Amino acid sequence: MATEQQVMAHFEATCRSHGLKLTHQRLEIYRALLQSAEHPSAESLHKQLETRLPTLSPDTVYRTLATFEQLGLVKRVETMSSQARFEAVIDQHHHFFCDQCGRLIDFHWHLFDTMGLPESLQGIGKIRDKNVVVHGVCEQCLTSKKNES
Amino acid sequence: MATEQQVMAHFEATCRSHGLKLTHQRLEIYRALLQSAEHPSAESLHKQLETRLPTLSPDTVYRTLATFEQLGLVKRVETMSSQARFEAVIDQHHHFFCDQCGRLIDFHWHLFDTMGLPESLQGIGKIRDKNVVVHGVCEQCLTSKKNES
DNA sequence: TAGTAATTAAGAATAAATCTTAACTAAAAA
DNA sequence: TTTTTAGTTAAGATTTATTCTTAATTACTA
Ligand SMILES: [Mn+2]
Ligand SMILES: [Mn+2]
Ligand SMILES: [Zn+2]
Ligand SMILES: [Zn+2]
Repeated sequence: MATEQQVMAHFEATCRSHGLKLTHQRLEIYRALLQSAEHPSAESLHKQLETRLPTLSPDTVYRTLATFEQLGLVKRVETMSSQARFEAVIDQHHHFFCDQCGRLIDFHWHLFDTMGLPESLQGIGKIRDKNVVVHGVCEQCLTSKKNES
Repeated sequence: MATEQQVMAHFEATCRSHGLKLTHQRLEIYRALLQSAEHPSAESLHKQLETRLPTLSPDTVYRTLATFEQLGLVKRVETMSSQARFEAVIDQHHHFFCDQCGRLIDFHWHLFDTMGLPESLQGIGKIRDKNVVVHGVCEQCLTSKKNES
């Protein structure tokens, strides 16, 4: 398990090796994403960082996330919500998506990760990775629903 | 395996039981989605149907798809593309997504479907369904790349 | 067939994301 | 350190996907 210092060092190395400058904005955006478990949208990241970087523009957040995505530092999580949501790439994991509140929760599934793919995928193309998305209603939504009665 | 007539009968019954009128537009949109394997966007569905229904508005396509989604007749496929993509709900299956051209290809995986979920999901909430998304480059994109050299 | 409530088309409005441009800044060069 | 310069930024305009508003039309009911 990598320490935050190691992850930040890898981040810096990746930026430098691609000729990207280590701007304050890039560092803060990446750090915020690293420390968040919420898979934030560009907008919510911007809102969060606004206090520390009062001049930060939404455009910079969008652009920076797209750059990080290309470098493989950040992943865009696929949801059917209109806003894209992001996470720092750390390890192989999967997502539980709450259809009620939109909360995204990570989970691990080693058995799945090490399992082979089905025959039905033969000849379909070159496979990069496989992920599970579980849909449902999260514990918090279930609890708050109960309390309404 | 249901015939198209049976599927259309179920569609009509579902609409009626929810007090929805069987408009020409609804029938055509549903039929087009049933017959397509491409997981079309609202826009491409509209383009396709425009010849048969020259006055069909994009809004009607969007609205109708949203209605069908609520009835469980149609599913929104989660991709990270900006446009939402849809499919008629027929059977349990999974998706291969080509990161190059955006093509979505269905595949079946019975072993996965019948497999239990990992412990790591315990207490996370109420689970509705689980799906696999495989990313990669489709056969056609691989072939056309080869031919470029 | 007439009545009526639901549905539609058209175009305006909104929301998310991207583009343009001029000013700025970090890192390399001197 | 200072200069240079390529890369980055903010601000606001623009684009793209989707949703809303409203008046007209349509499908079902009796
Ligand atoms: Mn995650
Ligand atoms: Mn499908
Ligand atoms: Zn929830
Ligand atoms: Zn492809």
